[in-house]
Amino acid sequence: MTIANNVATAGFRPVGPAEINRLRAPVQRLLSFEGGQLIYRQGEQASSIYRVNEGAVRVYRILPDGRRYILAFHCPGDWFGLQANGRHDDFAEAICESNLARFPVVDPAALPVSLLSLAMENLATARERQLALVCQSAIGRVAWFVLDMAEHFGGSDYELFMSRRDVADYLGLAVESVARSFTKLADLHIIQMEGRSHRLIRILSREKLKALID
Amino acid sequence: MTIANNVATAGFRPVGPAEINRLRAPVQRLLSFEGGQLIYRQGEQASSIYRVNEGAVRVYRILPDGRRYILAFHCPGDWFGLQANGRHDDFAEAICESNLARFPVVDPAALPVSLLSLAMENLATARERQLALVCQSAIGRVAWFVLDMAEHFGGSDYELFMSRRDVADYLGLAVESVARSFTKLADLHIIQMEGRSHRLIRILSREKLKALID
DNA sequence: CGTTTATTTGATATTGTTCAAAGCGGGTGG
DNA sequence: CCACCCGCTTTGAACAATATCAAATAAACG
Repeated sequence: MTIANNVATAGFRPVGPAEINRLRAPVQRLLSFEGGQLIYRQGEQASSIYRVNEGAVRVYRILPDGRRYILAFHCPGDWFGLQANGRHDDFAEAICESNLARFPVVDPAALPVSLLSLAMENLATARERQLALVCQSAIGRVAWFVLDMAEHFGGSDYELFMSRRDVADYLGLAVESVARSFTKLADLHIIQMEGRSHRLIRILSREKLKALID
Repeated sequence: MTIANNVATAGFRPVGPAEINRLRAPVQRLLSFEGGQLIYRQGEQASSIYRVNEGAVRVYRILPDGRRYILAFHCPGDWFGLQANGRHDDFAEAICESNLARFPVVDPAALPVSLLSLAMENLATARERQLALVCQSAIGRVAWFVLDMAEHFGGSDYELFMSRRDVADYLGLAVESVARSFTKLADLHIIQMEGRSHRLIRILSREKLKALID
């Protein structure tokens, strides 16, 4: 049994019959956003967490010099918006038309997820990313990104919902370096690119991709 | 009230009088380590969390190509070792002679810290670091590091307990680049370096340091 | 006093950024 | 239906930054 499971079961108090109705009550609120629309902004009160039902979301910060840094992309099924200090320290924005469910966290026991396992998953992915970004060359980062997105979509054949600029701001590279790396991967017959803005990706060799991510 | 506090109070079940004794029982175990000694290794069962009482700890991974990447340094008061999946995916090692307290997590309610706030703190620091590392030049990273350590020690005048190589593996730079950046900071009269291996750091201008971190 | 280890410095090669401009598609309006 | 425009991506060339390799310096230790 994992630590997260322990807490999820042992940490929450037993539910009395009187509470059942409250727990069944619709605590979540369904929301729709257009592409580019802001979901929350830095400094706002953070009293809810969100689950992506449809679409995609980017979470980012704006650095003092104006550069944007993308902390995470979120696809259907993902949760985001959990904040330690009661205030968001980042922005969240719909990338394309998206449907979300918002859950207030005033009563964590009523949430359909364990906040602890959520925080720990986030931590684990943040660390994976650190490794990928800090220790890798440009082409290594892009290779990591292509594989990471493949895991997200569960296939070797998918459409990127974000622009090259988004990818660049996510990987800490210049747009041109991202484009060059994609082109190189294609030249090496490791991936194929097609369609609108070359956003249809087909992985030809997972092994070669992994080999690039020492 | 922050989200973390909500959960810490609302998430854990009320403590009956019968449980008081068990909660007071010495669940922690005191441990001593010499400098360089391994605390746990990747793949080991992760059934405890640790608090640093004295000394310092580095948590790291070994990449397939043999490089080492340091995920975090921990000083007295810090907690580490919390793992999502029940197995450590990293190594922990005492940097110098260190005393730790180990707490089994089988019963999270008996721990003196909330696992959730722990996980969320870790997440927040991991993100800060991502920003610092991905978006910064070499000297910016070192400036960030110098400030970060100052916060840890609560002063402008402290001794680094780790080698330049440790710093390099932490910041994702070559040792030489780290040394050059330190030298540059000293040449610019932003810091002073003294003593054994130039590990005594005195910050002369916090403002100039911050200015280097865009 | 030699030996070892950590840090620093120098010269060179590699890598990524920057600036500029060229393709490429998709829409739009005539 | 076609010409044009616009956003995004890609390519090229010059430049800047960092890694790498090699060696010098310095401090610590027996």
